[in-house]
Amino acid sequence: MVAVQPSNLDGFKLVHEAVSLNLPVIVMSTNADPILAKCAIEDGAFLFMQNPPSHDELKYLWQHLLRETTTRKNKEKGKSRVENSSMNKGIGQGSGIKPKMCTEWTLELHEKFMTAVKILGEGRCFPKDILELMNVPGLTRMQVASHLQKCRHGWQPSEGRRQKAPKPSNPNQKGPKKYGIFPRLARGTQPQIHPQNDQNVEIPSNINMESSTMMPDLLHGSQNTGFQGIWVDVTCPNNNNNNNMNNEIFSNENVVNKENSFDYAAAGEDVLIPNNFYFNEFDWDNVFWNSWVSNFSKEL
DNA sequence: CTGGCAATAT
DNA sequence: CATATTGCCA
Repeated sequence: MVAVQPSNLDGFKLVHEAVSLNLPVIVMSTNADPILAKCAIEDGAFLFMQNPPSHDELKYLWQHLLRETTTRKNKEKGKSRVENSSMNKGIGQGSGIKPKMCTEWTLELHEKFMTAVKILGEGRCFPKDILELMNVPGLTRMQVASHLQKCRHGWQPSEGRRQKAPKPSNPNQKGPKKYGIFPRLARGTQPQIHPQNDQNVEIPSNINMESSTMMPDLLHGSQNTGFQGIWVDVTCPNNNNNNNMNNEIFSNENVVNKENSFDYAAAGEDVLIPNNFYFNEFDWDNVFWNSWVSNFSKEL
């Protein structure tokens, strides 16, 4: 139930929110303005009523809600799965049919997901952070977590990743977990440097600070990822075609392999080097850094 | 409050 | 079937 002030239409923001969450919304206002009522209904509200409602109105309201819920459920059942193009907006009209709140993990969406996961790195790709990096309006943490869980089933454990915990000999004891723990690092760990390639980590001094025209989407899309790192635009003079430079950016997990590496460290592409990443076996001599390098942070 | 996972629900 | 939710634990 949302009380809307005619003088201040902020209440409608809440209405939108609630409607998009597939909630039956009742809009109330002190004056029974028909125009306001029309707006409310058109916005997907279930009912508009004057505030305060009478005792009887309140008393029987549940009947309408029950009816509404049941009809909705029936409609959903009868309908073949509503396909959500990319996100479900939940804009039911009229009778209040809303598509089922079910995200379709399109290739596109999954790509975003994977990009975020790769950036965060194995072992520190928390649903909340993934969600922020993905920057998909309407997507929830739970959905990301669910998808993450699903994906992890398919992710082959690298060598030594999962320990096979033996079942507790005594069922009454807690014992170790049945399953291994997905590698995770504590939040806020300091940027780490590749132990073997310390000297290689320095950013070359011949950096052209001109601004790039190819700001990555991740930077475009979200201004408050809280992500700290360096964006660079990399070109490799010895490499005209767009294949990678035989160099990989790795996370600082001790498990370092191709699967965990970034594959878009290609010529001319923007690359994010988070502070907690390091280069491994990067051939700096053959890399020419141009465009810009910019530290950025939450405030940017 | 958040995350991981299995089990279960939708 | 693909996702979402729940329950339990950390």
